[in-house]
Amino acid sequence: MAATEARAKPTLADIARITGVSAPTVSKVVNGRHDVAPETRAKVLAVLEQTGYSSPVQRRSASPGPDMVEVVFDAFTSAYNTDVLTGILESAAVQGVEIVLSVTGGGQPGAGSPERRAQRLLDEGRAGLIVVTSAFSEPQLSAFRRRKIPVVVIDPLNPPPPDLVSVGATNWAGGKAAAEHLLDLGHRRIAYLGGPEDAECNQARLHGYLSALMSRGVPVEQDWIVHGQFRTEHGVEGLRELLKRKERPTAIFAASDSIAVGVLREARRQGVRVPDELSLVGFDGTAQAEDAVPALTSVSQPLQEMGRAALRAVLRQARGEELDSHRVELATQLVVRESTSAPPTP
Amino acid sequence: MAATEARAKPTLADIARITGVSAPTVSKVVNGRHDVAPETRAKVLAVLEQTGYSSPVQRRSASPGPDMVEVVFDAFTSAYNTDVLTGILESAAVQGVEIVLSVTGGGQPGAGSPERRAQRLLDEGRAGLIVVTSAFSEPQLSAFRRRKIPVVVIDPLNPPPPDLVSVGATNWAGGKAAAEHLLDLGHRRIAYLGGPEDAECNQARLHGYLSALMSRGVPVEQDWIVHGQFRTEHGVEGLRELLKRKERPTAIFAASDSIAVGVLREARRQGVRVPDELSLVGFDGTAQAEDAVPALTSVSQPLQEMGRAALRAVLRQARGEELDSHRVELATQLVVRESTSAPPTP
DNA sequence: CTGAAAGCGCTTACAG
DNA sequence: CTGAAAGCGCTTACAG
Repeated sequence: MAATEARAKPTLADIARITGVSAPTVSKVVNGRHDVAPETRAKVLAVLEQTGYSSPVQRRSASPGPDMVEVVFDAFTSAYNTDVLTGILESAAVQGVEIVLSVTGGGQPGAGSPERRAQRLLDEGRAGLIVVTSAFSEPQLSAFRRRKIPVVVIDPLNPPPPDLVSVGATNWAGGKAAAEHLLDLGHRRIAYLGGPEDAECNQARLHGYLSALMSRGVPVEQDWIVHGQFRTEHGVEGLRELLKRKERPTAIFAASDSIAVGVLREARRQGVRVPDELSLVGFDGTAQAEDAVPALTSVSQPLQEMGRAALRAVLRQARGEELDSHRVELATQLVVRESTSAPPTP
Repeated sequence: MAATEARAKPTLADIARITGVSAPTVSKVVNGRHDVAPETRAKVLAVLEQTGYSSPVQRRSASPGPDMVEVVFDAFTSAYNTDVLTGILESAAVQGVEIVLSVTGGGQPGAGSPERRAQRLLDEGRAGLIVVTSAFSEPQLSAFRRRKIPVVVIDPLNPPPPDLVSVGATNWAGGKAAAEHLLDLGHRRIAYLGGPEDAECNQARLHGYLSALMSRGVPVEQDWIVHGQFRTEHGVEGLRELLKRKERPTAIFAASDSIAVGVLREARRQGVRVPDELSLVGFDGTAQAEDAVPALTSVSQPLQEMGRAALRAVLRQARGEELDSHRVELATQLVVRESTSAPPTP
């Protein structure tokens, strides 16, 4: 009982008493001076660790205000990012958490080496980090891990280590649903206009599509699988590519709405009628899908909910609570609009 | 000479000596206790001010890291906001400034009274504030002013006090250009589907439109001027309204692309062909205008540049530099696409 | 209201 | 390397 009585934050003098050394010695250890015997240092450090002592300097940099979570985007301008961020902001307002935004532009977040960047986040009192559709390096992640800065990724662009906490949607099921919808309409020549080849979410969508084709006994044509970026330009160029194939597909499954919008744009330019001559399914279910002409059939992801889930997972970790799972996967849903119909009868 | 010799930061004891009171008394003033005579308090405050003393608490909250600027949106999800924010983030990355995001949802930023909200920003070391298409109250602004927190507004939704620093576009000229384009095509029955009636930018666009009509001797029809929010739904409802008028307009100038997209959506539903039966001009020049079908003729604003300019203006003020002007106005440009043509010949 | 005194948490300078 | 002593910047409790 007596041992757990005094729960006030420990002072330097407390540490000295517990360790059995003088206050000045503890002070030296805390401030990283070198004139301390290794064993003494070790003993003091152990007690420091165990009591959770923090020095005035540490207390100063430990954010006095509300929690701050940093959200890192690869590039910012997209309907997808806007939706995810909206969810994060909504949840942040409720939780009294502040959101700091940064954009990597394809590089690493922040300046300097991974260690320095991570230290910067720690110094500035970030409670954690949400990384959205970005690539990141293993050294970067381990720098965060070493400092116990919680990180949650949403649809990373490179394969994440298995122990990393991530939030996503049922991409495999979504890809399968998209392809099955096209198969149900009678299509047999279905192209896949994908995202970055390495990206987990792209792989899952691709394999959902492959699975649907295979289970219906429809042969897979490697020529009709094209990877690229989640961008409108990739849709434009992708359609151009596909129209050059000796056998043209009658339907395209695009791995994002932005890609699909590019396909629509190029189809209009080339006079290819959607859906009469070409059916098209997108992925994401952003406002882009609804506003497109013809309105896009698309696999809708709960992007705002994904943002909220990511923030929850970061805060849970920051508070030292257990996570139910290292991977949160929210349901996708196929929304049929005007861009899909039966294939033309030749 | 001797007077300016010791430039070390003043201690509480220094303040006490200079003011001629005891250290405890200064301590009380610094910590906002009430048991101090008003005159004593005033004397101490004067010296505090003049020496630039900062208490441990202040020193703790005076951000040790990079500058942070808070960006406040009314509501977040829109192509307009995405573009403005992209500009701000770009500039922030270059300047080494961090961006904290908050959304008011139509209310005031932060929690509590204006004074408490402003104090929160100060405590958390914000270098300044950018307020984007939000409404704000005079008490709120004066709370910022009193604490010398620089504020820059972009297209506020209520009339801003004249001394507030603001960034915008040449809305009047843009409105005039839009109306003149329609007049040049031969339209005489031109409706204005506006934004919030009070908003400065809406007023300027409206009066640019009015000016163009008047200078061509085209009578202004009050029935054809409808205000509302900068939202797609307003475009949908606005077109429904306008189609009920005994005399229908042959052209609509929508005060934002989002409104114009709503008009397009409703026109398609009602079978009104754009531009054959109805010409349409939008405002903003976001990706929405380009992706619409038909592609929208729109008055383009340099939204990213506006974001960059706003951040520059905040940082200038934060550094105590002089601003060239309290109002930065960037050029708009009419971009003609597919949604405008000559009126139908009856 | 004011301030002398005591005290807190920490650091520094230095004798051993 | 260690720690007793002095000291710094500040706050608290309380006598007047």
